[in-house]
Amino acid sequence: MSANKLKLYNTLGHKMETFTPFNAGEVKIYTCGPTVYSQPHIGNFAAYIYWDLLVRTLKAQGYGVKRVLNLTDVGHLTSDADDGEDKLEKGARQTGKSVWEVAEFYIDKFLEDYKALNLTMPDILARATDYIPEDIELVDALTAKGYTYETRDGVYYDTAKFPQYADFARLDLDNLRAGARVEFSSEKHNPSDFAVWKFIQPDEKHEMRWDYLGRPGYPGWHLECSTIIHTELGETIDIHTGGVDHIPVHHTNEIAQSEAAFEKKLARYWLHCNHLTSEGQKISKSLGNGYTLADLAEQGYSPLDFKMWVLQGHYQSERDFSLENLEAARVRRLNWRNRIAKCYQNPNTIGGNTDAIDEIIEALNDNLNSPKAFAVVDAAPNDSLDFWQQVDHLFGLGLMDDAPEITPEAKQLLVERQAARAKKDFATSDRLRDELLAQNITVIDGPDGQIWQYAR
RNA sequence: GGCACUGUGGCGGAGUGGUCACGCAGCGGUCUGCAAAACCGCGUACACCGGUUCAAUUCCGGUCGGUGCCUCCA
Repeated sequence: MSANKLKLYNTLGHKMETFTPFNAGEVKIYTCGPTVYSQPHIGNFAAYIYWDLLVRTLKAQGYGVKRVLNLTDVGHLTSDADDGEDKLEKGARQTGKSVWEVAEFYIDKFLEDYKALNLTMPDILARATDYIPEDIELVDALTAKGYTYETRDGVYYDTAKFPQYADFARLDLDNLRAGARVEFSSEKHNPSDFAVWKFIQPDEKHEMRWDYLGRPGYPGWHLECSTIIHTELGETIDIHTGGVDHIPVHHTNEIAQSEAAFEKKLARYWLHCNHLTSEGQKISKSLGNGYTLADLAEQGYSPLDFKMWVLQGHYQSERDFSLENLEAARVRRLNWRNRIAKCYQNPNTIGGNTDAIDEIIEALNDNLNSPKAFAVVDAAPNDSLDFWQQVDHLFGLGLMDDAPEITPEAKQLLVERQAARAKKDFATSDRLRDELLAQNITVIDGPDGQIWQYAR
């Protein structure tokens, strides 16, 4: 295997680096997961598709992977101001369910889509609410080291006490202060300070609550990731992934919390994927303009068609989603499946086509260049089932999901059609062709007789 | 205002200092009883203006445009 050849763009340092795991044999990965208060849209899943590719690429080189994905089932505020409504609480109010039920419902929804996309399951799915005692320990540790201060509404992290705070995102803290949107109401010492623990005010409705410092409250917005990483993966993980939006605030704060408390580097490689726009517009939960996988299904596209579209682009580039582009991806994937269908019909296609596989892995090793890898697949000579099995293993596109071949009934129809054509009984052969089409099979007549292909 | 990213043929989308991406769509042809298929062939893309160079889409500078983040979001 081609170990130590993988190159990744590391946000930490803003440059391409050759990847080496801290402990050979086990790559520790943490992925920031969804807040489970609404139906996730295609933009959310694009990220998990890219990180799935990362995991598959690592495994293809023989690395063991230990991966944690968190599920944020503690509501975050809708805004930074004191009057923001908790998102989970809002979801509960709108549906008449408890916040716990809302979280449960959307976790199921998320996992359903996650599986439909053929995404590798993480080793640990960590629910934020399962780590409250550890959250409290972390806040205590920060307080003991003098990193926090208390205000009327919570315990805050004093970012001025962590001199490297601005480094990761190359923040310009002075201009952050001078910017247009710094209407911070609170008793915060610095605009960039953030809550590690929030107090619930007596008149405040908040179902999820835990006692700390003698009052009801709940963990701050960034705490869970630091806590879960430390609990499940230990100090200094190999790869931390997330969307670009996380760089300036969430990941910056995670680093500040973890590195201050544990005095160890949090993660060695930070990977960030870019965002999707949808038909020219930013997708945002607030704007509610994202397609869901169910929306795409209504238009006749499978989740894997969407995955195909995502992997046709590079994780770091901005992509604009449209149904027109999705159609191109759908057809490309159909063509791949039909190359497999041909393999089923030609017993001579055996062997692994190892040169092409090596080239594909080489492309993936180049910072997960899946578009380039796809071009190799398109151009690969000597199709074989072995080859396609390996391709499918690398991308998880469900290429081999169709029935291994076709049903005996369909085969029988093909035989009958062959016979009808031999007798020049074209009325019968055309009728049989229509019957096969109803079973998603297109029949094509060539010089060597007929072959079948998937119609869709 | 600050930070980061970005501008490639009809639509997407890689890549490179000097012959090829690739996919979808389109056009022509072959084959065919017919056919949505298959096969063969076809496009003188690299925002603009300078500079470096024998040579720039690729390097440097500037101009113009687009996007994201700075407020929960992948």
